Amino acid sequence: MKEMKEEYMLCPIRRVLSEFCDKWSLLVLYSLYSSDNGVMRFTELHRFMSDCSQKMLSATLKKLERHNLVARKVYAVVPPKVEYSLTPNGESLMPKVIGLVDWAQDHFDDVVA
Amino acid sequence: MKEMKEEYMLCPIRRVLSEFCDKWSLLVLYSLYSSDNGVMRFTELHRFMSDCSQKMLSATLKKLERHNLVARKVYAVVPPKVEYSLTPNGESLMPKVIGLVDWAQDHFDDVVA
DNA sequence: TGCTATACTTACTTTTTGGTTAGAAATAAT
DNA sequence: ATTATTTCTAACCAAAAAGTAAGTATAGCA
Repeated sequence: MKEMKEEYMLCPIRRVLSEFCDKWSLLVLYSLYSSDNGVMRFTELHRFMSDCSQKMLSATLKKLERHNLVARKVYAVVPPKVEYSLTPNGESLMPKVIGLVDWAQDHFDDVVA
Repeated sequence: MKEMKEEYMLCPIRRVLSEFCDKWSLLVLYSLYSSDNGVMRFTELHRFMSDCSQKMLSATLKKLERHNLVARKVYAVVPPKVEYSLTPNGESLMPKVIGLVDWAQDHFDDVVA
């Protein structure tokens, strides 16, 4: 059928995928990607994905930042202002994510039926 | 930036993605995809992804079957013989999965660093 | 007689994930 | 003086996911 690339699905790949195959990461990435200027503040994100708790949004953003998919810019003002955006690394992932999202949209009936 | 397709990430998409964005589904799909003839038996799959318990492999296969991504063919013999393969629906998903897998391989250092 | 093979299931326990609520900290506006 | 704003964190608890170990069924083989 297709050639076997066994090493593909050994640990390294799974380790990478596990960093954003969770409940909220893809939604964060997609939100940033589709925002007007590519930048969103915490509360703005939270309004956009309001069924995510602050705790989980915060944790998800931290994880994405730790793995170099999202950048965090803090302004020394009161009240606090923090801006989130995609890193170049995150940007490079987005076409793949969009591929999945488009597929999911096209195949909703096949999968959920 | 990019045009906003808000409806994308509302429930339907997430519902579809959640069916295979879990710990084992992508690995099952990829295993079937990259097998010699597109068909694998239970124990064969289990050998291929041996850090997955039988319980989880069984549950994952059931879920994928329920969502029309994997087909299951039972032979009425003893000892039992069951063959798993991708459905056309599952096949259509694979280019997207491969996209992710390739990205993960290329960006391992960026993400895991 | 007992062992092997296959494809699971069941019961039980542990680990991980995620939700809820409250609150901190500092300033500006009322 | 009080309230609003923003970006979180901490403590606590519930639910979901996943691991472990054992068992089931049937036929063929030694």
